[in-house]
Amino acid sequence: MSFFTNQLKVWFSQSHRPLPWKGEKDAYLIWLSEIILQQTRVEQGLPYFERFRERFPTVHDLANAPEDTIMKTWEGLGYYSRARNLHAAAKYIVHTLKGKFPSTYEGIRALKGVGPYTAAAIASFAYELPYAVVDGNVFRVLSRFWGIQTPIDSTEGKKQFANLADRALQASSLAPSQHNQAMMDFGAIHCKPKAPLCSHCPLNGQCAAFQNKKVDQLPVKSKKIKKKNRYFHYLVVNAGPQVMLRKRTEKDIWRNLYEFPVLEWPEAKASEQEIRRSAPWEACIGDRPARIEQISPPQQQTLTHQKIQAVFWEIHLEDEPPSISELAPYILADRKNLSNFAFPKIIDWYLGDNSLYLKLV
DNA sequence: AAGTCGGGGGA
DNA sequence: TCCCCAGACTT
Repeated sequence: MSFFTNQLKVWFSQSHRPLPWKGEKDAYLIWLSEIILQQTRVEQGLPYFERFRERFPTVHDLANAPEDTIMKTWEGLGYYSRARNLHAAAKYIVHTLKGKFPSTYEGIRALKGVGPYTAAAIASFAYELPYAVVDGNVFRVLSRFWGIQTPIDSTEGKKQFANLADRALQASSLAPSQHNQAMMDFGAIHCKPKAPLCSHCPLNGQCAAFQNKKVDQLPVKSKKIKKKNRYFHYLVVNAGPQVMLRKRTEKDIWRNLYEFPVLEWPEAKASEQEIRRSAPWEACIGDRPARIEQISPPQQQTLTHQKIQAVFWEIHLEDEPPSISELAPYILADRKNLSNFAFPKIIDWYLGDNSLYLKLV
């Protein structure tokens, strides 16, 4: 264990990557960065971190903001439950904890959206508490160096790697924050998933995977994911300067984001008749005279567990639109205000590609 | 224990 | 295409 920690320390002293939250001691900002970086590459999350820090400098700013504003700031980053949980936790900190960020592992772990990894990261970075982080990088480094083939996504594996990570932290002469940073930086920069830099690795002398030529086989993951196909037919209902929208409130993808009235259909192909007879058409248009035109081709978006194909139908009402009250849960939004709504990527693609922001009827 | 939740980047 | 990314929550 001491060979591992000592070599890691040497490597870290000359190779760590500079990031804006390194050395940060404001627990709020550390928490913010860790939530943003869950399952997200540093390069992808960085601009979001800067944006959030600017718009919400303190936990009070975040707690007091409308959720739609937070969702809009999060737009495009994915895994939107992180944003919802971030808001809920901010309100909890302000209203229940009187604005004081929790300073124990258990207290931090109790925040919505904070699991074992994030709690350990905040506890060590903000308070130098001795909790070892175990993220994707750490799984990889540990499984390779010790040649552990237990699947990292199994209950047994999580326990085993957590124990190993704790022992490494105990053995390290670095402070908890520095040791944790070193483990993750080493995994990200040197012990990479593909094409790791084994030939000049300071750990290769005792790395089980390297000695046995099994670097490319570790770590082991057991679960496989199946993707479902889904077909969305979006009704882009234009009523003068306004367009119809809805908020996705159901328990499904993109919860609390906005989209056009949608018909989910068994296939990407649908006739104009089928669109005109659909439930969203009935709710948004009814018997009113309307022109309809399909935008081609269908747009694709791949999520973790499903592949979405979206067809956009542009619809123009000849007369007055339905009143707001009979339209609920749909809403009418001015086109010039569309930039205030948070949309899934596929809707954003349509808005950008078709310049709906700029179209003036 | 298994399923669900985004989006982007690299090979 | 497939895999992975400073994972967590729900069922």
